[in-house]
Amino acid sequence: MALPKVGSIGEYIREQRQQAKISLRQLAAAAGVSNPYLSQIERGLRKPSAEILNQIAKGLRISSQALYVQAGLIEDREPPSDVITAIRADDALSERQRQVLIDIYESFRKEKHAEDEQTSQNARPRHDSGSDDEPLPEEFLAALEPYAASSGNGNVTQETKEG
Amino acid sequence: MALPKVGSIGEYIREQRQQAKISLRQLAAAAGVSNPYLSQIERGLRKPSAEILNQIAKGLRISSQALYVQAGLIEDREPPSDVITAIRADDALSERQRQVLIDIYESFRKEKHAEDEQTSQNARPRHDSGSDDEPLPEEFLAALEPYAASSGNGNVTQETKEG
DNA sequence: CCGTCGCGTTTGCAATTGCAAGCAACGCGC
DNA sequence: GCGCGTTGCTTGCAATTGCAAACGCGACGG
Repeated sequence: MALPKVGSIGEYIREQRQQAKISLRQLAAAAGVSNPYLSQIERGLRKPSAEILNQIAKGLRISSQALYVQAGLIEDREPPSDVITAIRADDALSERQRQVLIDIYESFRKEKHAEDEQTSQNARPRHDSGSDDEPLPEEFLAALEPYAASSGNGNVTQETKEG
Repeated sequence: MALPKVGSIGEYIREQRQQAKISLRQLAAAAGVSNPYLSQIERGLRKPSAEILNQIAKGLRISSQALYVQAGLIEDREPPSDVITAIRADDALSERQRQVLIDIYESFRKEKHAEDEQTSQNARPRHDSGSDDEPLPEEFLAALEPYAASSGNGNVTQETKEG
């Protein structure tokens, strides 16, 4: 029992922290926890309590729910997908862009729903790319072309090395 | 520190348990925790960890989120004002899909920013339903319905769904 | 009346969380 | 080379979680 299976949560936190480009101590301070403890949490040596988890989420400026999901603590099918709401509320987007994003999002959901019924939860936060602000690959833009005009169904999956 | 304000969470659990007409021990067994501990939790003498909280939620057959909200661990009105945050929080997407969506979103923002750099109206409309007339097809509106309603209401809807 | 069952509660105790203090390693200026 | 600040990690230690065992209470049956 000394080794909790909360590895993924720690990895996720570290990932988010590094993505935010803040040091361990900075996040620890922002979250109101001690630096060593955060270190241990990130490496899966400690199983943070709900309170700590919440603080970290706040410090990371990410959704608490995302963290709980990662921790496997919220698993119910209650879809927290306010993605659409967020998209609609974002006035940094044009109408067209909004529709496209929503359309893509919908298609993704269908895709995933249809595709995977077995891989319920793949803990693979292996950030192979995106750690930094990498410029958007053109493949994505290319994939967007069909969407920019019509809101059909269509597949945006860029060719990746997925099996 | 010694006296957490978790009174509400305990009360809430007890409420739900009694509403479900099950004994403390039954819920304890269903949740996989000990009876005395559950007793202490219900009376606010103990501050259950996220795991325990989750187990109890499962045992009660209620939403884990409702419990976290009661525990003050999730802000009920967690504003998904950020599209990226919402995407990250969406469990219905795969990691890859998330990354793609985020990238697309980023590209959109850059696009728009480049296009009308001067007409940058940085307003923060609270997404007031009504004024915003979006010519979205009904299919989108239909898809939006369940989400459009979920907007900051500090009320914990205790779903009285029969088991 | 007495034993038994279930209810929620209280009492010690092992295991764990979470932290203050201190450590080695890296980079920077002199 | 030597200080200085930063990064992350390791080490003891107090406080807390979470539990097994045991308690008082009320109800049912012999």
